[in-house]
Amino acid sequence: MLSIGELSRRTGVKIPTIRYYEQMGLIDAPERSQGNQRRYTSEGVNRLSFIRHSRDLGFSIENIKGLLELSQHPEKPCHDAHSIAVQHLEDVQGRIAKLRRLERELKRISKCDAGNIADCAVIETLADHGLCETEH
Amino acid sequence: MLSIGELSRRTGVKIPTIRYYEQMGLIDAPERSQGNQRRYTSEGVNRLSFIRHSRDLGFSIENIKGLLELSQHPEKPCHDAHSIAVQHLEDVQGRIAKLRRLERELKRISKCDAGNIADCAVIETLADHGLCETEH
DNA sequence: ATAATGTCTCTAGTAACTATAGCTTCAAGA
DNA sequence: TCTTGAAGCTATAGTTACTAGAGACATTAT
Repeated sequence: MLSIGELSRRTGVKIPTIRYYEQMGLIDAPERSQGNQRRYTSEGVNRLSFIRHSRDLGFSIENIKGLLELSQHPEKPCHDAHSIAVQHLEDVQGRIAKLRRLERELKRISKCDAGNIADCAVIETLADHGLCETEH
Repeated sequence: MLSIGELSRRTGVKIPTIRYYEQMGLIDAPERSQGNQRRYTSEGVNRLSFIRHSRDLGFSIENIKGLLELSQHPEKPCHDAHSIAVQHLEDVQGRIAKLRRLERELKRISKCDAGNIADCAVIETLADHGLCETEH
């Protein structure tokens, strides 16, 4: 049986975050010690690792709830799990495209070596959208 | 003199967001009509465009406050504006790198065509971090 | 036994908005 | 001039995914 601190160390999820996940219904309320402290099993470690990993990949808590539910029913078709993943992939690709446009513009404006604000490309570019190289 | 709705249309910033920016001190409280409605000038359009553009580029409201303050003092050296932009550029590049690793993994796991959850790569991958191709 | 560390609950705060309710004002047509 | 419908007002609360703090209690090591 692991304390919450031990669980935190093993999964890399911070203690308040573990309690938060419990509150949100992502993980079951665990057994308690005589002194009312949470005590986890290795099952708890697995489930929390799953959550941690999914969060790292950017899935929302709602998505993770769905994925966890699916993983609980190995007999079901995995169509839903895929549609969550594919949808997320599209979202990620969109974000990458947006960030790369942004990167190009930031690179451009941060090259400025003017002595004062009056002719500083950073301020100028931000003030006048028309100067942008790309749409956003 | 523009109403808040007109300002919203011209800048692409939603009405509640404009009021929020006023509350946050990003824009000055404008004049009011006799009936207490906000009335903006073209100066207001410029300032809000600057903010909109900066937000699109991902600057935080705190950063924008700094940038706005700098833009108000054209005689100052623009070193600070650059350091904000450069720092932001680094952040953006970090996010891109992370998202691309994520994209690779999502592509991989969403290719799965298993019939049921038991051998579905999405669930399997999420459950076992060790299966990942990349670190995250 | 005692000290140090860990854990408990509860509340409130974070960023950057968004939504709702219930009211008032404005502009245009009859 | 009256009316009606769109637009605007304030204030409050909700969103996401946590994070921080206070003050009390539990566990562990010496």
